[in-house]
Amino acid sequence: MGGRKVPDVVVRRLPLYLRVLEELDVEETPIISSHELGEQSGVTPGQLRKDLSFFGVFGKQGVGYNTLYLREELRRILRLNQQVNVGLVGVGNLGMALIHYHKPKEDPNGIGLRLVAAFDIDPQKIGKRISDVPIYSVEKLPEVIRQLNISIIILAVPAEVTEDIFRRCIESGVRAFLNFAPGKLSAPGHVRVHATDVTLELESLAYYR
Amino acid sequence: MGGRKVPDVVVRRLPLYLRVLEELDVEETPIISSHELGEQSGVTPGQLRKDLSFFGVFGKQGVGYNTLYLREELRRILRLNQQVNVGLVGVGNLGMALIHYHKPKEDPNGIGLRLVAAFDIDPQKIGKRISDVPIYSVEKLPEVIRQLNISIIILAVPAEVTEDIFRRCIESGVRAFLNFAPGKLSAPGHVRVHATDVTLELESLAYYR
DNA sequence: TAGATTGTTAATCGATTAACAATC
DNA sequence: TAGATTGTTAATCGATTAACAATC
Repeated sequence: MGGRKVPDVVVRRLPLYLRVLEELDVEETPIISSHELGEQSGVTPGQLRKDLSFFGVFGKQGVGYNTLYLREELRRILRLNQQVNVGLVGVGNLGMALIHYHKPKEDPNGIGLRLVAAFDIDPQKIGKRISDVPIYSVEKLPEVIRQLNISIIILAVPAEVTEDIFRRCIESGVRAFLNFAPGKLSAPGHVRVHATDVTLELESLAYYR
Repeated sequence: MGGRKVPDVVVRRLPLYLRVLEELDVEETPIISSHELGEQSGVTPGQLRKDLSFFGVFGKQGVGYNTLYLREELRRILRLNQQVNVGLVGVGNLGMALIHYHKPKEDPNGIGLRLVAAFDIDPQKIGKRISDVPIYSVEKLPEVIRQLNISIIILAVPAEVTEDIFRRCIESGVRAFLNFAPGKLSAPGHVRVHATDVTLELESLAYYR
């Protein structure tokens, strides 16, 4: 377990399972079957079990999965059982939306994703705080990334400057990015980029409309 | 051609090819090979040719693809060779970002995606225009969808109301959606939903960081 | 014990890649 | 014609689904 490489499609489904488990009332549903958890996550029971099997054994035959236990195990697998510091570059409309969208985690232990810093070039914005998130100068990227131990960067800057900022973040040791600018970022092998490209989404939708 | 059903992965790559072709200078590159177009799109030459073969024959053996012709054919296949009217529900920060992001298409013929209407419940916003896009009351959704012939709706509203607005749009005949709210929308078979779920993206990134 | 449900293996399905005949 | 590159078929790869022995 943990040894073989896990397919990316599998990793991407784990947060889905975790979300369903987190929405569940543990008092009400202390145990859940692959049938029910699969149903609520939109996958087949078999696929759910197969996915989990990449990481170990979490259920009891004839019984099901302990809701609380599986939840914690998924957090551990996703490395969300610790504080994961996220930085946001670009405090335009999109950046603002992301800051407001981010609920500083209702979790009591302060565990999981945490937006700890935003970056912009606008002197009007630098030094301010929005929803408790401090805004730094983009110049301070390397410094702040290290000081605050930021491991994920969200890129919400204009397309023209994305590549440059991307490069600078990599140099500061960041290996995980969520990019909202159109176009592919060329990344070294150990760097992971998840992207959201609105134009591509809309254009493929046009086919189906 | 056109008969068999085309895999979704293929449809989703077409806008990528189209983008590369649109960025190309036709004077400079009147003809392009599958090798070069594939390279620039991030796919193998074989995959590019396979993808295109679902829709017909577009190249010349021993030569390559006519840049201008393939561009137009891809637009036709994606149904972007006509004005495609898009509506946006929710003019918060995200909605604003999307409005500003949308360049009303530098295309001379006014062809392709066009954001023609936004909707909100805030009386302060209703009746105004942002970047030329008029803001209507959400109450007017059915009416405006029909009048402006809107075929794609972007959902940028809070999670709690997304399902409801989604339903109302479907009732008004919309069959293609881009959803930014977290959570799965349950849609009838003929309705297509592409989704961007920031939390899921970040949580799966945590695994790779 | 009988019933239920997991974990896992084998079968199926679908997508990608390799290879090459067709042909410009 | 010789060289190049397409369109397409066959081989491979990977992911999903079906099925069932293990076992709670």
